[in-house]
Amino acid sequence: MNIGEASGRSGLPAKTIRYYEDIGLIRPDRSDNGYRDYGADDVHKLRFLHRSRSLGFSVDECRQLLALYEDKSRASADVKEIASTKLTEIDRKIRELTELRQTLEHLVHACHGNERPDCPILEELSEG
Amino acid sequence: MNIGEASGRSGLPAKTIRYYEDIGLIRPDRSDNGYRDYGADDVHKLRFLHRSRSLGFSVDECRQLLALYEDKSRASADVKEIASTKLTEIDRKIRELTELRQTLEHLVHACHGNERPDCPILEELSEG
DNA sequence: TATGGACCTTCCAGTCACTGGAAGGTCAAG
DNA sequence: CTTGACCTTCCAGTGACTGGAAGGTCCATA
Repeated sequence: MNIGEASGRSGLPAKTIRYYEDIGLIRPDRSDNGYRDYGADDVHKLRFLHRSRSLGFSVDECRQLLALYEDKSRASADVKEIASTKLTEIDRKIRELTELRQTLEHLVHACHGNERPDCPILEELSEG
Repeated sequence: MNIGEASGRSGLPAKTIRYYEDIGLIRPDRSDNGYRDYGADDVHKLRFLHRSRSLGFSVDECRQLLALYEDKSRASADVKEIASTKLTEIDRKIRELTELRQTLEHLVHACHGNERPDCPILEELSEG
């Protein structure tokens, strides 16, 4: 199938699929006319990539996961380690965002939000 | 003062300070030898930028906040609106990350993490 | 006075993961 | 035979820096 259909079936934009080829994540066949020609297994990989990217894995982590996915003798522990590391990162991000949220909410509540120029948000930003 | 001291006092790397000048956020004087020359007010602005960036505002939002900060006749409502919008965005990010965390934690718990190749994480990634 | 090292300058390139757009080739329908 | 949808490659831009090369300046010490 052409890239348009592969895009439709995988949920990834055609541009992104070409980019994934550029960086060596997939290698589709070519038809006689030069068009990329995707098989069911390619679409499978693209869906795998789509899903793992949307779960917050970097492209490089996706590359590792894909390699493990294709390695029939992999140990599940290898996969679990990547996922666990990512989980820790996500936890840290959530913590950071939550702190940030509290600070910002405090500031927003402290500000009258009226026509007068005195603004605790700016004061805090300039001193904090 | 030279950029090194401005960096030390503001907490921003010298490289970043030069970059902020490139994109027009600050305009320090120049000494006779061509070195950038920062005054107390410059450092003040740099600290303002540092703080607002670390609170999750984009550089462009920082530009707006800085303009409001310097406009003595601003309305605090203008500032509050920017901050409130940012708060909403942060809430959305936290929600998304939390969902992602749940999915990933589920997967990590489902995986035995042993020497055998069967791995629920990969299965989910390939089908989900 | 020389020299070493810390500091400063500019400019170019790279990061990450795409995304947009131009210029042009291919294919199927009307 | 033309139209329009699709495909190709290549180049450039995004955001917010960061790294590094090549070279100028300043100050303390030998």
